[in-house]
Amino acid sequence: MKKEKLEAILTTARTAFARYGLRKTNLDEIARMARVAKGTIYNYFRSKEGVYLQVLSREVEEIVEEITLSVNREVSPEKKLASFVHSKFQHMRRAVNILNLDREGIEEHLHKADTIRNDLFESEVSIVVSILKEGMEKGVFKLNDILLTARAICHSLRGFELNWLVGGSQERIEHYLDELQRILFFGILSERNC
Amino acid sequence: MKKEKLEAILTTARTAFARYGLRKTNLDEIARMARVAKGTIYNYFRSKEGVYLQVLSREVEEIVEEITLSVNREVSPEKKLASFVHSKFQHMRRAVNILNLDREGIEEHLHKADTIRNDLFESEVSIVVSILKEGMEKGVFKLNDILLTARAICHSLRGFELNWLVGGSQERIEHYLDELQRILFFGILSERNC
Amino acid sequence: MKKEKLEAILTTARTAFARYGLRKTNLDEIARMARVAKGTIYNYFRSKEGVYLQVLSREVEEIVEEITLSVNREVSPEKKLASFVHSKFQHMRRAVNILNLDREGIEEHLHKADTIRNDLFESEVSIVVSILKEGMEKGVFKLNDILLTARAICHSLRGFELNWLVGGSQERIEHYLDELQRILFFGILSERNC
Amino acid sequence: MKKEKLEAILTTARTAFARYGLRKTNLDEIARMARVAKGTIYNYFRSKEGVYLQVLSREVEEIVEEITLSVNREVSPEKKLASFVHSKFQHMRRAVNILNLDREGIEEHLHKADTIRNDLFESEVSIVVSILKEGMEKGVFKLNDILLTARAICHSLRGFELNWLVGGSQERIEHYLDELQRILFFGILSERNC
DNA sequence: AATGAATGAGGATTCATTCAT
DNA sequence: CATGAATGAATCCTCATTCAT
Repeated sequence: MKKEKLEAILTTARTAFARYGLRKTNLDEIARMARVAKGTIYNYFRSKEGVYLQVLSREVEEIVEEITLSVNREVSPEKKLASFVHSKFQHMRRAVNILNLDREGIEEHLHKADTIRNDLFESEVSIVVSILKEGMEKGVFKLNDILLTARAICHSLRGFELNWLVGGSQERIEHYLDELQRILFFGILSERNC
Repeated sequence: MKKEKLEAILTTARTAFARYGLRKTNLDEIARMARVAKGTIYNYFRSKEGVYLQVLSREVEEIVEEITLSVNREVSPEKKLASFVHSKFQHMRRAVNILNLDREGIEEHLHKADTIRNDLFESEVSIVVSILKEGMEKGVFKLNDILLTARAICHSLRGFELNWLVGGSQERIEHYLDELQRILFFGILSERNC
Repeated sequence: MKKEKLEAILTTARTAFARYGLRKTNLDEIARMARVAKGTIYNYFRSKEGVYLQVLSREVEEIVEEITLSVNREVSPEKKLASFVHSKFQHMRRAVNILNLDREGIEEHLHKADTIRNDLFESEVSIVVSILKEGMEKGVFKLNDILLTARAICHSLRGFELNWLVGGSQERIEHYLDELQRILFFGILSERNC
Repeated sequence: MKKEKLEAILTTARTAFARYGLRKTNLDEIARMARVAKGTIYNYFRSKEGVYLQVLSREVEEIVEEITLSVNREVSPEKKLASFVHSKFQHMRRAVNILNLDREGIEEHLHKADTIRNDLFESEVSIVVSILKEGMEKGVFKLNDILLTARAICHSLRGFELNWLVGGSQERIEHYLDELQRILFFGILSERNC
C-alpha cells in the first residue's frame, strides 16, 4: 500500500494552499515540498484543481468536527451559541486561504468548490438549528422560524470571516462578536425595556 | 479633448472585470473591446492592476453615493436602516466581480485594492453611525456604543455579500435580510416579552 | 530663433545616455526631462540613433579641443606626452558615452558611431604624432616609425578607458598611468642599463 | 542521460550570442535552433541572462586555458610575453560578441557578467605576473613592482581589444602589437642608448 | 507507480515611431 | 514648429499538463 505519496501530496498541498492561496501555489512547489515528482501528482489527481478540491473537502470535514465538539462541551443554549461563534472563528482562522474565495483560477470546478464550501455552511446552519431548537424547548429563545433565524445568523457570521480572516483586519474581532451577540440576544430597540 | 479613449478603456474594463473578474480579464481583450491598441492602455495606466484599481475606485464611489441617496430618502431611523440594508445589496449586486475578493495571496499591488475595499466598508459604517445616532437622539434605539454597534452590523452584512453575491447562492436574500432586521431590532431572547 | 528646444534635447540626451547608456535610455525619458514633447524630438532628428550620433559628435569635438589646449600649455615633449595622457583621462571621465559601445541597439548607424569614435582616436593619434615628432627633432625620443608608435600608444590607452572609465574599476588609475609612462620611456628590459 | 538538451541549448546559445550579441538574440531563436521548446530553456536557466552568463563563463574558462597553454609552450620569458599577447588576441577574436562589452548602464544581473569578465582580466594578470617574475629571476627584466607592471600591461592590451576586436577596425593588429612590444622592452627615450 | 524532462499556449509589458491637430 | 495620443510589433517569462522511460 503506497498511500504515503498521496498523503504527502495532500499534506503539502494543504500547507501550500494555506500559505499562498490556490492561484499562487503551483504544482512545482507542491511536488518539490512533497519530495515527489510532478508527474506523480497526476497519478492521483486529474488536475491541480482536483488536488485543491480534495484539500478543501478534508478541511471542511475537520472544521465541522471540531466546531461540533466545542459546542457539545457546553450545556445551556446561550453558552452553546456563544461557543459556536467562538470556536467557528478559532478553527477557521487557519483555513483562510484554503476556503479562499479566490473564485478565479478554478473555472470549471468552481461549482464543486462552491458545493463544498456550501456544505460547510449547511453544517453550521444545522448546528445552529439544533441549538436554537433546544433554546426554544427550554423557553430561552423565542423565534418565529428557527431555520430562517439560523441561516440569518450564519450568513451574518460570514461577514466577520470576510473582514477579519480574509481582509486581514487588525481589529480585535472578539469585540465585535460580543457586540453582535448582545444585539442577537436583546436587539437594539429601546422598547424592549417596556 | 481626447479623453474618449480613456473613458472607453475604463468602461470596457469595468464590463470585462464585472463579467470575468480581474484575473480572467486580459489586456488584449480590453484593448480589443475598447477599439484601442494595447499600448494605449499603458499610456493611461502603469499596469493591468492600475486599470483594475481605477475601476474599483470608481465603483466604490458610485456605490457609496447611491446608498447615501437611498438612505436620505427615508425619514425615520428604522426605515433608514432598512433602506440602507436593501439599497446596499441592490447597488452592490452589479459590482460583485469588480469588488471581487480574489485574495490570491496578499500581493504587493493588491494591497491598494484592499485599501479601496476598506474605504467602502468605512463609508458604510459611517452611514450606519449617523442612522444610529439619530435613532438614539429620537429615543428609538438604545445602545451602549454606537460605533461598535455600527461596525458589528456592517461586518454582519458582509456575510450576505459573501454567500449571496459572491457565492451565487440562489436563495432569496430578502428573507434573510428581513429576518436579520427583526433580530436586530428585537433580539432572540424570550425575556424581551417581560 | 527657437534653437532652445534643440539645445534642451541634446543636453538632456547627453546626460541620459551618460547615465543609462544608449539602450536603456528611452525617448520618453529624454522628452520628459527636456520638457519637450516626444514628437518634437522627431522634428530635429530622424530617430533615436540620430540623437545619439549628434551627442557623440559634440562630445568628441569638445574633448579634442580641451586635450589640445592642455598639451599646448607644456613645453618639453616629455611633459607634453604626460599632459596628454592625464588630460585625456581628465576630460573623458565625463564623456562616458563615447566608450559606450553598446554595439547592439544601434544597428544601421553603428557604422556612423564608429566613425565618430574613430575620429576621436585619430585626433588623439595626430596629437601624439606631433608630440613624438617634436621629441624626435629635439633628440629626446628615438623611434623607428612615429605613426606606428603613436597609434600603439593610443591603442594602449584605450585599455585604461575600458577598465577604469567604463568598468567603474575602483583602482587608482594614476598608479597605472604612471607605471605605463615609466615603461613607455624606459622599457622593461634590464639590458637598458648597459 | 538527458543532458543532450542542455548541451544543445548552450551550444546554440553560444553560436547565437556570438553572431548577434546578447540583446539581439532572443529565446525564441535559441529554442528554435536548438530544436527545443522555449519552456525547456527555463528548466535549465532562470532567465535569458542566466543562459548568457553560463555561456560567458564557459567561454572565459576556455580562453584562459588556451592562453595558458600557448604561453607554456615557450621557454624564454620574452617569448612567453610575446606568446601571451598574440594568443590572447587569437583566442579572443572568436568571443568578441560573447564577451561583448555592451555596457547598457550597469544593470542588476549584468553585474555578474562584469564579474566574469573581470575574472578573465585577473587571470591574464596572473599569467603576466608569473612571466615577469620568471624574467626577473633570470635577470632578463628589471622592474620595481611586478604586479603593478603586469596590471598596467594588461590594461594596455584592453585598448587593442576595444579598437580591434570590438571596433571592428580593419588595421592589421599585429603591427601594433609588435610595436607595443618593442616599446615595452626598450622604451622610447633615446637616453637608453647611453 | 513513479519520474522529471519537455512542452507551448498564453499574457504582460516596453518603446520607437507616426500623425492629426 | 510643437504637441502628445495612439500604435503594435517584439519579447520575456510562467506553469499546467503530457509522456517516454
